[in-house]
Amino acid sequence: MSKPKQVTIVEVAAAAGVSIATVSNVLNRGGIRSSKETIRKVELAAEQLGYRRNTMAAGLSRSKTYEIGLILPGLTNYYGELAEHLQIEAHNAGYHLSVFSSGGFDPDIERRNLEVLLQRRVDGLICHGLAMGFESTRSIVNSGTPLVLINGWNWPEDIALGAVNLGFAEACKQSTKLLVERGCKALCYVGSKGSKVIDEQRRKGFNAGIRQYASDVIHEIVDAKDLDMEAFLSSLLQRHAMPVGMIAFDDHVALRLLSAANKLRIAIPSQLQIIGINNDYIAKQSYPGISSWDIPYSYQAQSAINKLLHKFGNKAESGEEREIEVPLTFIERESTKSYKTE
Amino acid sequence: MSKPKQVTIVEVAAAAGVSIATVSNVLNRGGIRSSKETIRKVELAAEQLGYRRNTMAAGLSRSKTYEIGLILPGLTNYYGELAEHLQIEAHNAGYHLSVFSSGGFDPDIERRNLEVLLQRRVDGLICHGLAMGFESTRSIVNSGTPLVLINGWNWPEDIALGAVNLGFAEACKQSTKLLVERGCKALCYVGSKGSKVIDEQRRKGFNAGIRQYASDVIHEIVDAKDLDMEAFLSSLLQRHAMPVGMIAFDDHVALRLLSAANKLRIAIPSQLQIIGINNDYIAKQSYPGISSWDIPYSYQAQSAINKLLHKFGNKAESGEEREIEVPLTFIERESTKSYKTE
DNA sequence: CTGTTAGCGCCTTCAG
DNA sequence: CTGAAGGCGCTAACAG
Repeated sequence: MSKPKQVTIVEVAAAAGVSIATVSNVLNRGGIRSSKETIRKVELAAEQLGYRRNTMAAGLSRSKTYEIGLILPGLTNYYGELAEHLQIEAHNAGYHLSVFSSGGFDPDIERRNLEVLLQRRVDGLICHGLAMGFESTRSIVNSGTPLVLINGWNWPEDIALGAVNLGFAEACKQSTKLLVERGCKALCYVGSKGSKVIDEQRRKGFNAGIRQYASDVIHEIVDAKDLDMEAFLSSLLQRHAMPVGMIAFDDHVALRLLSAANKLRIAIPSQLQIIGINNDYIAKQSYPGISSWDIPYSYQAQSAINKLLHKFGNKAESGEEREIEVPLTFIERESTKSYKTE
Repeated sequence: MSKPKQVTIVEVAAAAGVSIATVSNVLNRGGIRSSKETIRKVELAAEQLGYRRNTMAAGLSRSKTYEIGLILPGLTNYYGELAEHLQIEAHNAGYHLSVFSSGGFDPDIERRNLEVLLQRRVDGLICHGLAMGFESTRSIVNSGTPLVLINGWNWPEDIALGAVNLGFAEACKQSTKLLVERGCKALCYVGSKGSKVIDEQRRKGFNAGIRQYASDVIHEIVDAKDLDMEAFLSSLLQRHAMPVGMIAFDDHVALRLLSAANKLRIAIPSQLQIIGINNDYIAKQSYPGISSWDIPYSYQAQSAINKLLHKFGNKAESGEEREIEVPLTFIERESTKSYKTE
């Protein structure tokens, strides 16, 4: 119950009556070039002594850690889900994923996290839409550690290997189209400026959609932060012809809108229609259900990990495009579609 | 942009014109016992060469990693939040937190994760209500790595240093009392058997509450999994006198109940009252708001980390009780209280 | 104050 | 097929 010495290959070697080289070979290379008999002896000894390979020593020795660093703005909701998938993919590829949260989009914490990861000599990095600037990032990562971005648009090639981006812009664009088709007379995007780039993409898509599908429709853009949903909604419905279509930054914002609407007895979807993003648990379980864009987590995670593996030279697979655009899929629910029953 | 050699203290030493020992001393011990001048020279050289300490080498050398392993059933919602707080606390104490998800309560993945962490020679472990049995855990952790549990009740002393547990039982017990006081004529706990121990604690508290505060009140226990909320609710309200009080496993389950109730036009709280647990974003933002029990994340995280630090002999602080019970605080909202306005 | 010298535990040629 | 030996980068006595 104390933590003195763990057993090492030296002891295993002694117990098995072979050299440490042989032990190393048997235990970490499937015993290629070792007799059946030797293998058995070594494995037995290792088992009995409770040998456990020391990752640090191994890593130091071969200067390869089989560790991938991940930096996210947080660990809840979307981020947590993504982290889980990345972890699974990393594991399947024989890598360990070290997860870090920067507590929001704080450049300082980000830098600190990066530093720690690099000190650990991770083989690669996956970061979510870094808040740090190009220069700042470059000066830190130029050490040669491959970096793949998640939701990072237009990063210079000398900094990042590439990026795997969710098609937020396209989703928002299609959302405007859809809302117009559903008869909306006015459109509104409720964003979240605090989320930097990913909010930017949504705005971009929203604006593009307006231009292409609803140039004559009244529209506006507001920020969810500190927004009094009830006051906002009632004012909105007074000012515009109904139904009004809203695109929310994510399902959380959508829920706030929905709740305010319910409270004000605003009819959904006849007076107000809402589309969220993420297809969270919330979207499915709220009443009425919120139409939302589903995220292909596994695919996104795989793409990111594969980009890294490709660079490592392990798996084949082509690394083709630098920026991979991952499309979201629309899940329609009652917030935009008349109830089936009733 | 390749990943050949990183600069080492040897090179820094050469550049600064001192020995590697001095470099090591300056760079990793605040330069105690080194002249101002030497310190400056070394720091300068290190800076210019872009030196970055190799964690593995350092860890290997002093057989201390300053790394703490964390194993959770997942990374979303409560778990993600907890992970973030633990990470912050760990960092403040100078430790790195390695987060792992076992994808639910899967004993096999858990074991694998534990194994990886031990191979990394983490200084300590924090695990959430392990799904593995005592024996299984003991055989893996007996290596001497201190283990602290989160929501782990009655674990043998020779396996775990202690535990930091949320007061789910008490919360559920108090919930029954409260619902009775609010006039509920029947009570129901909607649990989630898949969540093992934490569901168990809730049941225990619910039953205790029934015995003590509502022995004469009709009550039942059901499982949220695969439950048709609408059918269940309407049947429930037909069978029992209203209002019926419900205690949900967590706010997610509470939201499902609430949505079903809204759909069936069941009046809240006059016909149905709901209490959730976790005080998620959902509870605050749904309509009507869901009364819920708030979790003191920071406190919980601090307690867990402190237990470990205490064992490490770093910080003073007393390690007094083995099992710390962290009380939840009730946040009342409209799901149990008549609306203020209207 | 600063330099020398052993390791830490494992991997990896290179001989036998 | 197996053993011997030299690192990997850093730390920690122990001398100067």
